[in-house]
Amino acid sequence: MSWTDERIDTLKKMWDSGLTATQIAEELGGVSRNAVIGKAHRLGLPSRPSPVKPNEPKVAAAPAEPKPAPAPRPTPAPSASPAPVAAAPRAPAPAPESADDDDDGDAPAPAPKREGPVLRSVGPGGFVRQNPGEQTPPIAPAPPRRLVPAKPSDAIAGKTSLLDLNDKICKWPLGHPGEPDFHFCGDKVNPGFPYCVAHCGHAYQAQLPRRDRRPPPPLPFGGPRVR
DNA sequence: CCCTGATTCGC
DNA sequence: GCGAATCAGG
Repeated sequence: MSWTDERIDTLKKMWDSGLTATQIAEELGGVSRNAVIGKAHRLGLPSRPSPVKPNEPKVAAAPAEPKPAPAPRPTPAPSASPAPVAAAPRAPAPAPESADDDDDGDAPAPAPKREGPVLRSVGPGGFVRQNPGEQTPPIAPAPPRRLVPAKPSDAIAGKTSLLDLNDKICKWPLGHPGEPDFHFCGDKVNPGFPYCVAHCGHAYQAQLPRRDRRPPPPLPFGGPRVR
């Protein structure tokens, strides 16, 4: 299998949307994850959180925080735990707006302009994200693992498919990759962010003072796959 | 062990 | 340029 233009394009978009090399390889077919990674590097695609990537020592003027204070996120352990999630209060796909938000009315807008404790937010994968002001430009949303069908689906006629992704549209995933209805939000992005304004509201939430906020954070791809 | 991405190096 | 082999962290 050769790297056609389309395949490269798909690779770029999947890489950019945060899918793992393995997933990309499975989706493309005919290539190994090594091939995907190798190609990604040759294409100059941005590195992504790698287990083998030390923190690049910045020169100066960077108020590096030695202890970023681990965000208090109850990891739902997405992998290998299909059983007990029967009636788990999972958040459905990222809702369009309001209602489900526990916020006291304040806008969860991505406006990191406070002192005090560093505001943290989570991406679709439950990733702790850094604010635009801090370092770390390209952290992609956490992908689910494993694509099962990995089949091209045309059931997503009017939806925003992987191939429709670009820098201008919201990459907020809806559904599960590999499933027929998987697609992306597709709205116009909030300039400077990978998501539209509405989804930025979900992706970038200020760390509220652990008081009233029972509702679980937005879960990836509409929640863990139940199988 | 499993997973991940990074890198190397023969092709 | 390609990607298997290898490395290395989680």
